[in-house]
Amino acid sequence: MKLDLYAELDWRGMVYAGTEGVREALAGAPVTAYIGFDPTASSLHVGSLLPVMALARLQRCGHRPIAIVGGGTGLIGDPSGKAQERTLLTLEQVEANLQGIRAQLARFLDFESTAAPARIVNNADWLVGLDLMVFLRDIGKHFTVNYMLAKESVKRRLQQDEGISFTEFSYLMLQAYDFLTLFDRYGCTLQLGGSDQWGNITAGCDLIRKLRGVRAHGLVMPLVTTAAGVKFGKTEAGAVWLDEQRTSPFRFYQFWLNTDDRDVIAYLKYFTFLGQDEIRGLEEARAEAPEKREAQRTLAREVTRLVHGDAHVQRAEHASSLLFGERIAELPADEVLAVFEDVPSTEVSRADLAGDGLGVAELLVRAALAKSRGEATRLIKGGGVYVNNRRVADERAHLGVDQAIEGRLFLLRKGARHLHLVRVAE
RNA sequence: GGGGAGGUUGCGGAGCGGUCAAACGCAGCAGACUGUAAAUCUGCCGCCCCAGUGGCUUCGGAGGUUCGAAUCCUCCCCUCCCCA
Repeated sequence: MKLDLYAELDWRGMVYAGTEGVREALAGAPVTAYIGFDPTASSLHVGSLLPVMALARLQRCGHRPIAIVGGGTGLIGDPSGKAQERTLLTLEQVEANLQGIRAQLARFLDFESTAAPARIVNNADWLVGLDLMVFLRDIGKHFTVNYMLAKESVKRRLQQDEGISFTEFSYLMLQAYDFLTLFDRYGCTLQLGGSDQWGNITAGCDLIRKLRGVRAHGLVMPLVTTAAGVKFGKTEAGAVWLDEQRTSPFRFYQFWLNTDDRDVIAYLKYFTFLGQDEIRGLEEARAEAPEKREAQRTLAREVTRLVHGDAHVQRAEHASSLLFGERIAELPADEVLAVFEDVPSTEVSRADLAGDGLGVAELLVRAALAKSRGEATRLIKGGGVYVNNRRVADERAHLGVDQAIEGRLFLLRKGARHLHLVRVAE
């Protein structure tokens, strides 16, 4: 049986606004819908996870999802939500990034399904060869400058000193043209996006109505917020990526585990496929025993599984359970290595550890846990450094081979959750 | 082409001849309290070391004036706004 997509998105809090009649449109025959993804990096980050999940849910409800990677528009830059003019990408960069994103989307979308296969398209296919005269005549004619100036994204930029370039100003028309093209090629009648995309999306709906006489729809999702007021998906190390080369599965898992109590239920709805009953159960668990953080654990497990798979979940959970115990020094080195496989590591030579040994401060710098020796020293003085889970009391402490786990390994930790493995090379 | 504003340590933003490694806010890091949460409080937040009323390199770039320059002068580079 087919699930009602609108209802599904609605109870999950994923509907911020929609054009009139979207709900009815989704209740009828399967529709083809699309979302655009930013090609500025070769990996998606958790900030893109909400739209990704929207496409996945869409497909599960029997509709046809299209992910459009903005190879063409990526050359331009969307002014929405951006205070400053963006740097432009080259065609080659965009192409490389596109390949990475394509692979990640494949974890969420079924491209093989015969009933409702997902699709990935690159709008560079139709935008790059676009003839300016033809575009201005056929498309530009349907936009008044007044209409474009009235768009929020443009208005904001006009009020600022730097202004907005004609290039970015044109973005709206291009995105509308994308929608029109997808309508023509695949019968796509719905566009989803973040709430900042509203103006661009409705422009596309208007264009399709004018040129094809068909009513297309738009549905936008809320901005993911954090209760603490920090930008979602950012940590001290920068963005949290889906690519395990950029953000290890262990850190990825930890990112979700550290979710604020006030956000965790909303995130479970956004980012997992758990149903209403399960989530309600977790909500009660959180209310009764917040210190157990069962909701956070579930969230971390589910999202990590979706992105990295079961094996990584188990490793991350095991590593997390060992994170704070002093027993770690008693474990076999091989086990520690296996558990913390994802953690960044550095090698030191036996010679470094000979004699007086290697200074902990020096090691912190080599492991990039501190930027300078001065900073490392301050950290140790402040009690923020641990070797094999024991706090280092003396900022001049040195390590010798005899203190390494089985003579092969140190686990260096800064604060609660910055881990680094130090391997002793033969 | 003309006129104006401006480039300061991640960001914002003070400073306008010594007391400036440079106020303040934000962000960040660590500690305490906790539940790997929040809030709060404390410390740190250019680099080096033998850690000190220590050394070194910074305020778009290059020169210069001066005992002394982020602060004054000259030239150059860059950004933004307005007019043409």
